[in-house]
Amino acid sequence: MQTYGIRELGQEFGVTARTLRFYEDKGLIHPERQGVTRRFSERDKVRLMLTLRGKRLGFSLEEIKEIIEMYDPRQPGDPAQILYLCAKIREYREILLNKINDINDTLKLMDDVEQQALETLSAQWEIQTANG
Amino acid sequence: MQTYGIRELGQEFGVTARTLRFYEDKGLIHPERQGVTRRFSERDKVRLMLTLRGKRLGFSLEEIKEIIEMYDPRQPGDPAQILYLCAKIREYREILLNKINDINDTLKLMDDVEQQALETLSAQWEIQTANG
DNA sequence: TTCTAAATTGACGTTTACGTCAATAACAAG
DNA sequence: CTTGTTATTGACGTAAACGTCAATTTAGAA
Repeated sequence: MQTYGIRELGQEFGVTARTLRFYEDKGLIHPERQGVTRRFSERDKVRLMLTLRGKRLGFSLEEIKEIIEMYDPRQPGDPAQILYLCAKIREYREILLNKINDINDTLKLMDDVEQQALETLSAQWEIQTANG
Repeated sequence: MQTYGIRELGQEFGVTARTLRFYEDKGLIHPERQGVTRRFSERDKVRLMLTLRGKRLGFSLEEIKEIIEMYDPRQPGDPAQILYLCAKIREYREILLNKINDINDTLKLMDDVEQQALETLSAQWEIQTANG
């Protein structure tokens, strides 16, 4: 089974070894040990990817841990647990949909600003060419 | 012209007075002064709204300042400035579109997990009703 | 005018998310 | 066997984004 060294994995994702140790400490990844040395599996790779994605979306590491553990298919079949999971999913889904709305509003504003800027620019162009 | 006190504005947006002073310090809002006391205008209200939106999207206050100042219509008509503005807009637009992709991927994963969870749940339901 | 509620400026504290040493161990190559 | 690379833990440092407390002012209401 393919495993990765700490630098190796770090470089692939653009993070330092320190960061990976920190993430392990926070329970985001669970590398195995060869003696004292960490060995990162494919599973850690996925969890790291999910972690970085979560960061890009502005979630804290604690939130990210909660999210990642939702994906983890070692949940007890306990119906109460499953219902709790579904509630969590609904919760985060709403947050994510709100983020999409925020993004769309931001994009729209930027479009307007760009439009305005380009009009200003083309107006100045006309002045230039008329005077030139 | 309508203005707001620091607590007043804070309560409306769910932030403390300290936060508003901090945001002023960082140049995100520019309240006027009545003597030594801050008076927040409609413009500050908008900038605060944009700031909090930026935070929800995971931007730093510094990035948010840059974004807000793009919206600000007191840019010099200087063509070079305008082109720089447009470049910035393209830059942030790409970041925002990437965020949307990240969100959609996350949503899809959550949908899958929820689906799986509900199937597990309904399977257990059948066992229950069969044995009951 | 007196009292109270709200505002001000420091200044230090805190949490999150790592960075940056230092000292040490394991291991491979020359 | 020395040298160099990569790993480890531990501990302290840091930047961002505020919280919190103290000591004062100030603004309104009675």
